Amino acid sequence: MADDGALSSRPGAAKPRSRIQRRNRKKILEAALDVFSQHGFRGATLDQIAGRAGMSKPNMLYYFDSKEAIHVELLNALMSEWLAPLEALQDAEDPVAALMAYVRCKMQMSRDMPRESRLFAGEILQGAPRMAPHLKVALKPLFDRKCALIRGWSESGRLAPVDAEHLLFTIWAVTQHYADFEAQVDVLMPDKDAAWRRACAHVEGLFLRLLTPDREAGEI
Amino acid sequence: MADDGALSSRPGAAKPRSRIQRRNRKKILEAALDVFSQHGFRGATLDQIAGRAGMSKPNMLYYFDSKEAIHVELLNALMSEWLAPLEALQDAEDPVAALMAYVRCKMQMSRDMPRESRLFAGEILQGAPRMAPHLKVALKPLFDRKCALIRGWSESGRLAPVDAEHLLFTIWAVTQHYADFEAQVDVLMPDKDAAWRRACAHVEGLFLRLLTPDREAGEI
DNA sequence: CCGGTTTTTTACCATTTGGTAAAGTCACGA
DNA sequence: TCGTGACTTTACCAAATGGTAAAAAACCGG
Repeated sequence: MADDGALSSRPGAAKPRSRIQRRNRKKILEAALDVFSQHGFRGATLDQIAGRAGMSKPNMLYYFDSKEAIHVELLNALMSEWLAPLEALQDAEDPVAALMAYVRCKMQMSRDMPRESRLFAGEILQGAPRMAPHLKVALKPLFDRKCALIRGWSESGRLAPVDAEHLLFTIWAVTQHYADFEAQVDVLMPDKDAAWRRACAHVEGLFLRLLTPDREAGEI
Repeated sequence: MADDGALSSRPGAAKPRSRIQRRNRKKILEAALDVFSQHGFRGATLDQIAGRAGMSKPNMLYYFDSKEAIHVELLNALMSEWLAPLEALQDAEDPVAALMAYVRCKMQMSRDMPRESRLFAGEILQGAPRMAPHLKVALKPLFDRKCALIRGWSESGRLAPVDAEHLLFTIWAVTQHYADFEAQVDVLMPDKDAAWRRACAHVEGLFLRLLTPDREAGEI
């Protein structure tokens, strides 16, 4: 029902076909990511997006039914990409190393995909009006599964005792902060490169300290 | 120049006078906080705000010159309140306790003033277009002062060695996450009360572990 | 090179939205 | 009680914005 953007003729056709379709849809989504992530849904205008995509507004609406359709498509496409690292978290010899890899990955994403992070943050900030269902069906089960995994690690003693759910919240909060609050970080630490290096070191130390189980006296 | 909202007649008059002025301005700001925090600056409409404030749009514009004036007033009023706990951070016998008190205060604010947190977050998310100057002149000096204080604590050994700047970022990120991403937290942990209790415990443990200096072998 | 299909442009439109003008209405001190 | 200034309402408006209709242009297999 809400799968293909425009040209909603036959319900069987899943993905756009022609080369030019794919190219233009991609250009539009790229431009929309820029604009939506900076101004939010209502703050963005179709003219802005179309302009940045290098085409006219009606032409853009030939590829997507509406402003909302573009937004939804962006959000959905983003979700899988965004959750992939969490999906990849699985049982391992060294849970601390596994979680640290996840943290590092999230830090890298915060640096490489700040627009995606901000788009997501903006949507959640406003109460996730266009994403609450998606969160419930896509994120929640994954979240529960990974929390169970982490809980198991903690109980087996290979991971420090930690609240699994809130550990994930903390990882998200700390890592995405550098994308979402970039404007603030830039004001407070004007030397971006140095700030970033120190951020990585700090986050590394923070979670290492939090996750590494205490050695009982006499161990080693 | 940009001090009194409307009625900008004499430049000497600092604050509104009549009782009805104060009452109506407060009603407007309260309504605007609701609407701006939920929809962002551009997403909010004057009619929405006026409606929630129980008055007509033109009447509201009798008290504030423009939509932006309301937003700016809100943000400025918010800033001092928001930074007060950081301002209060000062040298103490036990730096860990001082910082833990700050963390607890921020957690409480996240619960009691989520709209303020989201208003602020939305502004920063969009690149702080209406607040960058304010950040530079009000937040930056305070931030630098408190970082120096924390650095001193670390160097004296009464606080674990920690990157002062990024410690503050981490505190902000973790605590405000519960206000700014409330919609997400609610989906993932539907039992709000239990989630909040565990959040407090988790944050407490997290920062206690991060801030408490290691005891050298043989100490105590 | 032709005919149909896809893509793009031009010209619009209805609604929303921030904001104003000016005519009331109210409150309160003389 | 009456006048004056503070407050409110009614009636607007120009610009912006999401979206549409239909003609024109570009594309492409045969």
